[in-house]
Amino acid sequence: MGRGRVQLKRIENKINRQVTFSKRRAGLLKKANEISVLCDADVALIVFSSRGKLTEYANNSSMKGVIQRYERYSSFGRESDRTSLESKESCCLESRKLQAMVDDLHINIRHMMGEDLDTLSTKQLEQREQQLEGALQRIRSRKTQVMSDTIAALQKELHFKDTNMAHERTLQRQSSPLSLAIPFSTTAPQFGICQNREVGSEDERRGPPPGRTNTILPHWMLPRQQQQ
Amino acid sequence: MGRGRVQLKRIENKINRQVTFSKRRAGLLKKANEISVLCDADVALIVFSSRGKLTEYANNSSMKGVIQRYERYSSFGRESDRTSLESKESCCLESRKLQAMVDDLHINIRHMMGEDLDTLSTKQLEQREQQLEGALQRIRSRKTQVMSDTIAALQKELHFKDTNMAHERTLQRQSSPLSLAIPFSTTAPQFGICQNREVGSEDERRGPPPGRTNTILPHWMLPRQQQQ
DNA sequence: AACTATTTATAAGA
DNA sequence: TTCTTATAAATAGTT
Repeated sequence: MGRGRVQLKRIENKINRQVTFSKRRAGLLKKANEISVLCDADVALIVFSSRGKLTEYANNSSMKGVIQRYERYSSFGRESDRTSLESKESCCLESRKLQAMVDDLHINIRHMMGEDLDTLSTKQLEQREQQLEGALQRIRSRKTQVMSDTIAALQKELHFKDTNMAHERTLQRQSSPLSLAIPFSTTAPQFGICQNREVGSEDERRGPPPGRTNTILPHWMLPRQQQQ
Repeated sequence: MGRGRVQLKRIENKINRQVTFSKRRAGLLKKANEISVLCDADVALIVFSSRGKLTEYANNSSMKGVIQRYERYSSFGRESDRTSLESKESCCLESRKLQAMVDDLHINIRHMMGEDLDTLSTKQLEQREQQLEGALQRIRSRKTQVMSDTIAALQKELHFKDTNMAHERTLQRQSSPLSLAIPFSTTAPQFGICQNREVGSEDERRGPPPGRTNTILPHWMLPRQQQQ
């Protein structure tokens, strides 16, 4: 990006190299910051110049935090013990990674719940605030949607029943002894438990609410304790 | 670089965010490599996607090496103990449990973020709403607290400095040749978060703190699923 | 995953 | 260094 193509090899001219380094370092930092903001990524960047000067970048989480997270995830020890990585061992590593993940998730959830806020900076608090505002907005919007659907479904069912009863009455009046009313099995959509289920047969769109996606956090999600 | 300018803020559309992340990550890695080759720099880059997937880059010296060098330079106390190795037998079972746990946490966080709401009932939505309202309240309260504290601390420091300077002036006026200014150690509470820091002594003070930081989203909104 | 219209980054020059 | 400018690269939006 500049006047002339650049070959991917060390710049021999020392001055040039230094200048290019400064410029590119600035660009690199900018881009690191951009990806972290735009894509919600956690980024840490360490640059030592050829003269040994250190520049670092880390978004929200401090450099220390990212490095620790990195160390837990990458399950170092690859160099130290290359003693027959059996299935058991890799499971162990897997476990550690997962445990790290679970820990991070716990922390995240607690922060999102507005708890354990002691360690957060003003900026981080602000970010959480905005995050929650967005979430709240989406949830309210969805709630309105679901309730509207429910209302529509109820009205439809009501109307159906009316028609049906009228029909029944007509049949009875016409001396037909066996009343073959259409059996109405559909229970009215239960407000609060199940969402809109269409009465008619045609468009059944969603399955029943999964019992697994529980309403509020399961007991084990909140506290530090693990269930065995 | 693309059709239309891009604002430095979290990309709300998750598909877009994911795509942009992939593209930019590639770009960032490329640039990290380029600067290390062209300018003979030592670079380490750690990127966690919002889903928690780790990508790393380190030139010749391994990541471990760069991190160690970094730690020597910045000298932050390292107490990372890699102890507590569990017994290997139960690890596989443990892994599966943990994976389930992680999955549940993912779902919960996504719900809490106001995403993937399709399967939730009105009641569940209502509960989430209340949950978020509470969280928001606590976070706002804490934010106010932190900001108040910061203000108080700053005022205190300012006052101290004033006193100190006044004292100095008095001493000087009194012809006392040695001015024993009180060394000031009180650091004001850090408002922002870790940003670029330069440790070396030479040139280059460039690298303005990126104006915005990222909106920390729970890192891993989706279980499974990786993009290449 | 490819394709472009554009925006950015930056190599050179001043 | 810093600014300017011509050009190479990166990439946002689209297909």
